[in-house]
Amino acid sequence: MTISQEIANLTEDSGQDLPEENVQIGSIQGTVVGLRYYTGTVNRGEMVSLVREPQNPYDRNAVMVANVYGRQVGHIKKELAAPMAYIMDNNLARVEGVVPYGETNKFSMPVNLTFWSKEENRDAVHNQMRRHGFKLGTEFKGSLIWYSTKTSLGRDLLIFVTSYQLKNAFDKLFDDLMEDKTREMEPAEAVCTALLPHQKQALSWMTSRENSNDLPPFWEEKSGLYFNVLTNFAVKERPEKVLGGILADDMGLGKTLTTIALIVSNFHNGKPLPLEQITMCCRTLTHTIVILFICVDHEESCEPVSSSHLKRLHADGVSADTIEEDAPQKKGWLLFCVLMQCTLLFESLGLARFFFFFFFKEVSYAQNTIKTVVLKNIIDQFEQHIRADVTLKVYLYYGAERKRSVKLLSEQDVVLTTYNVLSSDFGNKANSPLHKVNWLRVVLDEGHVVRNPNALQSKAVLELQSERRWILSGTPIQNSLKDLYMLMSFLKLKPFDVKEWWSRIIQRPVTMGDRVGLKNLQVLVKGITLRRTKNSKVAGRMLVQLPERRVFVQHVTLSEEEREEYEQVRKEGRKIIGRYFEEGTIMTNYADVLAILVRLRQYCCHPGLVAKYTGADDPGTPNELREHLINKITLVLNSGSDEECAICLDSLRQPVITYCAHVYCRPCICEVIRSEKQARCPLCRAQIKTRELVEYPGEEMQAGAATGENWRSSSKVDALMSNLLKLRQEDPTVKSLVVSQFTRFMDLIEVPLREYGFSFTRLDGTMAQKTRAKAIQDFQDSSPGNPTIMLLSLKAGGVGINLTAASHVFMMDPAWNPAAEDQCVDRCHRLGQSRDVVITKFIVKDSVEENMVKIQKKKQELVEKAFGVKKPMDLKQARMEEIRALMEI
DNA sequence: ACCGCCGGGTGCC
DNA sequence: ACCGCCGGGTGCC
Repeated sequence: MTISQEIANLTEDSGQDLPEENVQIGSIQGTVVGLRYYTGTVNRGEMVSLVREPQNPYDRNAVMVANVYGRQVGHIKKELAAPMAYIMDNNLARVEGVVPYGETNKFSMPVNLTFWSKEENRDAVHNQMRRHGFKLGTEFKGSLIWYSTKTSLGRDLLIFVTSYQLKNAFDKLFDDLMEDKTREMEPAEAVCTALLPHQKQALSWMTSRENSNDLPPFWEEKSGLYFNVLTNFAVKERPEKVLGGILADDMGLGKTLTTIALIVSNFHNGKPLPLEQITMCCRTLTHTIVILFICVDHEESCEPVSSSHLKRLHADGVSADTIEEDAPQKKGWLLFCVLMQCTLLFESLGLARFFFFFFFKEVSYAQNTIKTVVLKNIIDQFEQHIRADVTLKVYLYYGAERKRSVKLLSEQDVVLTTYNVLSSDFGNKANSPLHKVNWLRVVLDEGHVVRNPNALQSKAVLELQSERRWILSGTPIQNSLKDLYMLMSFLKLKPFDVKEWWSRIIQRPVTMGDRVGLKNLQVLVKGITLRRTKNSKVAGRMLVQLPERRVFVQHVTLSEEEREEYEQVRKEGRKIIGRYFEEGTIMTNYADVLAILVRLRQYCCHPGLVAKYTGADDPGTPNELREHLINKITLVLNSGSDEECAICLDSLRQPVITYCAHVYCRPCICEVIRSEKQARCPLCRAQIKTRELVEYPGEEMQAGAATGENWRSSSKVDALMSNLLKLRQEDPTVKSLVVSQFTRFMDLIEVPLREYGFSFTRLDGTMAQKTRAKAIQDFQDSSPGNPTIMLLSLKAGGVGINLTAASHVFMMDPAWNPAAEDQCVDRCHRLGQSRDVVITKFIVKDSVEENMVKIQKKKQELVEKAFGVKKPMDLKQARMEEIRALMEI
């Protein structure tokens, strides 16, 4: 059982609803009567659906016949309807109809009826029919081959092709169908980020899909009728436009950026969204133009956490009995975060035996916090990519205090919310403002998470009124072809938005290995999807082609003197922490623990980094204790250490300190407080209040690491210098980034750099915007005399910083968060980098640093375990993977 | 429906 | 004439 299957089993209906598990148990020709009373028409070879009509006043056995568009065609003749009604009502079989000929008849027409059911129902069905004088035969191969009357008698269509054949067939098709998706489009001026070529292509494609007046995919106009080339259906009415589609680019290709560009670039009539300039231009809105952006967990963690994950964690020694089943997702996350935090603390102290020593009785807080973090990320993206002098009205429809005003929502340019909020509003019938607005555009971020059509959130999504609809997803098919059905349903791509037709035309043929079915699926997906992977090629060139990235770990041995000092600090630290354990106050003394850790890490880098240790003074009054701890944690943060927020597990943003001396991102902890009646600290369960949160004052320049005459080197600095000197000797043009979390360490490194005549520059969080830009510019300039080394603080600057001039990165000290290190490397290993990038990580042997590396790995494993990133594949799964690979989705 | 069925008109050849 | 036959009216469930 894979995790995704477990989830699927939890949520999906079974048995009767899976037609692919049914077999054809017989068929018979019947008659559709009463044609002249209804408007529904059919074509030769077209499928019809049979619907029981128990309320019919003339015959409670009535079986109504409808065409693909749901228009009634007629009824099944009453004699036949009688046994059929019994079979249908008792779920003995599904009956499907195809009209083989006589499509122009005025009064009645034949219909080939095919009965599908489980083998065990075969006799019951046959007997029931026989009792009414009907004999089921096998003369029709059934609706599987509805699509061509010419071949409907042939048997050769039931060919089960091998996956190899499938792939070949697909590749061929793919070439034929490759439409031009390479046209580029410039975004509106309000977008300040330069789009990459493939993003401009996506923008162009999305824009054309929104503005096009063309018929929806697969429709053609033929002599006054609208003809669906995919299905052979024809209708008189022009089919409804499908404005939108699926943007299924791989992770990291910038789906969000492209969508933001689309939002501002394609408003009405292909014109950009009129944005408020600083100079105030009047915004005239002709109709509701709000865009709903629905987002869920971050891309990497798209698998919801199910109760099975909790069980896994349980196996690691954690009691999960307090976790209610109804919200396993949220609680799983939370549990996960807390565990992570504990792991880090204990393991880094070599106290692994205390691993999960304690656990919180109550983990029901902060249920929604993680969502906030994701939403916050998206808002950040808007801020990052939209020019600062234009105002986009973005409303975060989230949290208990969200304003449920249709008017307010209608006035926004963008409304962000989560699937949870949407469905909880939708559940409270008649009071869902999101469902009362006519949106211009609805975008489902990570749209594949909405995949079970029976789930409330799916229904809520489907009920949204919108002109244009988009699905963003790196993996639109998560688990089964059915996932796609939900997406078609959302896009209102007729007739696939109705389960029966989706099943009969696509789902069943494909699962049975029918190649025409597969072809149709391909055409269908291709027509509405833009999908590129990192390996996709544009005009023969890789979409994103990056040079190699190699990581080396260089172990550093401390000198005897350094080792002595280190051991002494470690012993002291263990003593103090050991006492906290005995007292059971480890979490209340969190700040102290952190401070000890930071000191150890600093010793690994350079003894001169370490601030004078004040010792674990006996606390006086509780207030004094708090003050003491707050000072301590401020010290930790001031050192530049990359601490994590225990709620979002990411690097701290706008850090605040609680009275109980725990540090969180302000938005994260505020959300916790908001969502709880009696807010408690996630780490120690002390009561917390918003007004008691203490702002972290921000990085201050620390007085004097000894950079003057007292300067001495350290083993790590020596290791760095020998690397740099060797590099310079080999190739003087090579540029390097020297990265540390401790800004004062950077001060210290400056000394030998100067001494050896290196030209260097520096970038850290304390620098003014202007100075930073200058530093980057100088460094990027390759002309002689410009710096070849940049001292970079791990968290300096936004994601956008471009340091491609560097091809070597020296990570001076490990971070808690591997992602932070990766992001840092990304600043030079990105588009524009021409050389291979070599990353050297210095790790001090037998030290807290080695433990941190272990933790990084463990954390990765835990993440994988919890989110099922690496899951074993069984056969069904493998089949799914195959299809997914074939479809390139 | 160029059918079937119903029910009124009609009634030797 | 309590039938047969004719031909008009009519027609899903």
